[in-house]
Amino acid sequence: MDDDCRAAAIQCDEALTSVFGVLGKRWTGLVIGVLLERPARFAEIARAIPGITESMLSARLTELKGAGLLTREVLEGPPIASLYRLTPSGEALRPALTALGAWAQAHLGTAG
Amino acid sequence: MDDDCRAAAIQCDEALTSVFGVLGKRWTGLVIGVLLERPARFAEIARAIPGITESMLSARLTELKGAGLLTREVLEGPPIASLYRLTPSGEALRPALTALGAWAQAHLGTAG
DNA sequence: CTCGTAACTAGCGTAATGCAAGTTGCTAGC
DNA sequence: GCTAGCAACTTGCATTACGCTAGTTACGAG
Repeated sequence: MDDDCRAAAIQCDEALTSVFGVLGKRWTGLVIGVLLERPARFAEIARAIPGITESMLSARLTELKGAGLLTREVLEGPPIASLYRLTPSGEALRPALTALGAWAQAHLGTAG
Repeated sequence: MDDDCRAAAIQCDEALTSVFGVLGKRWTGLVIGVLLERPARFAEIARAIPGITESMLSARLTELKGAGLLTREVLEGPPIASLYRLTPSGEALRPALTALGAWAQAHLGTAG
């Protein structure tokens, strides 16, 4: 009925759908943004992101580890510690997140 | 106390924080992705995004309009219709979303 | 007047989030 | 040996966001 009598129906981009299956949840993008600066420990990430709770951070880290975007290394020192580090896949998000940050500074009144 | 005895504390990027205040909610990125293809009407957007409900779409469009990323034009034809169109700010997200899409195809098994 | 489409809005249940504590392992103080 | 404190999580409950089903207004067809 609607095959050609009107403009072709818009299709949602599959790639975007999968990206936002990950990034379209609260805190996920921020966690990756923090780890793009350098690998960090649990408490460091928590302190770097104002407002996030430990339970949310734990959940997000687990999800991102499951998605293969980061790894968790347990440092075996006397004080137990864990280090979260982006995988190459996670690192590959850097240009995209940089572009988003630049956009925010230009269009969301975040510039200094 | 911890100013220089260890690596400087990581700070969450303000720009990223504001971006994900908008994009870090379900469907928001997809709606923008659809409108990047061309301006569209309410029902077109709804059909383009499998799984979204009309109430969510309505809420997201209102938010994005409030954020200045899109405008709503009421077409005054006999059949009432509304057209949603990205503003220049919204259009400026194109390179960032393109980068995200490319990343997904390379790292999330979305490629065909 | 009934059916169908378009564009929303309203009400209610469920899943995701936010908040505060609790747990385990080691260090510091007395 | 005891309390106190940090690190890294986990658990339980309340709030919020989200998903689903209907309901509303307006127009064209039959």
